[in-house]
Amino acid sequence: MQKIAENPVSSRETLQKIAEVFRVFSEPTRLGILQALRARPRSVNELVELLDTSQANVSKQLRTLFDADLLHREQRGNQVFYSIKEEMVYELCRIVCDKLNRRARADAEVFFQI
Amino acid sequence: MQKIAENPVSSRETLQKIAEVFRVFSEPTRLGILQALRARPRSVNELVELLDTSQANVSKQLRTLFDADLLHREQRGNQVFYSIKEEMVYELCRIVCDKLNRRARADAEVFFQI
DNA sequence: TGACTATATCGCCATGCAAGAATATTCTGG
DNA sequence: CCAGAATATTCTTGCATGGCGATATAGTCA
Repeated sequence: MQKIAENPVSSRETLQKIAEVFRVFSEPTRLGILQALRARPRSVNELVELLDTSQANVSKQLRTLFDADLLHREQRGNQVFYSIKEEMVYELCRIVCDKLNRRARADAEVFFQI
Repeated sequence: MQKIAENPVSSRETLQKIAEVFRVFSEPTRLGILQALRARPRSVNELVELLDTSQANVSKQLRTLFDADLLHREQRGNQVFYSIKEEMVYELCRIVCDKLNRRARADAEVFFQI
């Protein structure tokens, strides 16, 4: 009878692919872009104004997000509008924020000895 | 009448905190540890055997995960057992895997012209 | 075509971090 | 206390990447 390996760990390549998705989210500027796009599609310049960083950097981070298949890209005239392609973006961020809020509340309870 | 800023972007510090959580997940070794712990708590040595990396590296990644408040730590004799503290770990990974699978399927459909 | 605007890319620097080797620490049994 | 096992830490190296300035590319309008 064949022994069934119990819960083997995924291959390095699979783990790497998953890790790469998370890596895209692991940067404040990119998270700011995603948040700014929640309201509506925005041009690169709009994002530059909202995010307090250089246009070059916004373009670069947009490319990272786009390559990760998280954004749509639409050219209108000489402007380019980006928008969210994957709604799961917000699901991920919501889960993390919930966790941070829970942790902050727990910390507060300890601190104030509630 | 005061103008309401529409969907302002969070402060850099807030975005940074969220980004740090994602960064913890952005590394194959750490994801492998989380996956290995899904079955049950495991000692450091068990994890070393499952993950094909050095003991020093496993300890280091465990510390990162522990500091991120994702793991429990329990000492038994001279062994230390780690286990998952936050079930949201699996929710996050499931969402990302779903996305990767959907993308892979979409790629296949294009490739094979289904 | 030429000027202007919007976006993308390139080269560079500084920082952060994964990983290994060596060592330190902690615990157990004798 | 000592030896050995299990785990943690320190130090170093190499690489990836965020950010900026400068520049290139693309699109619009006169």
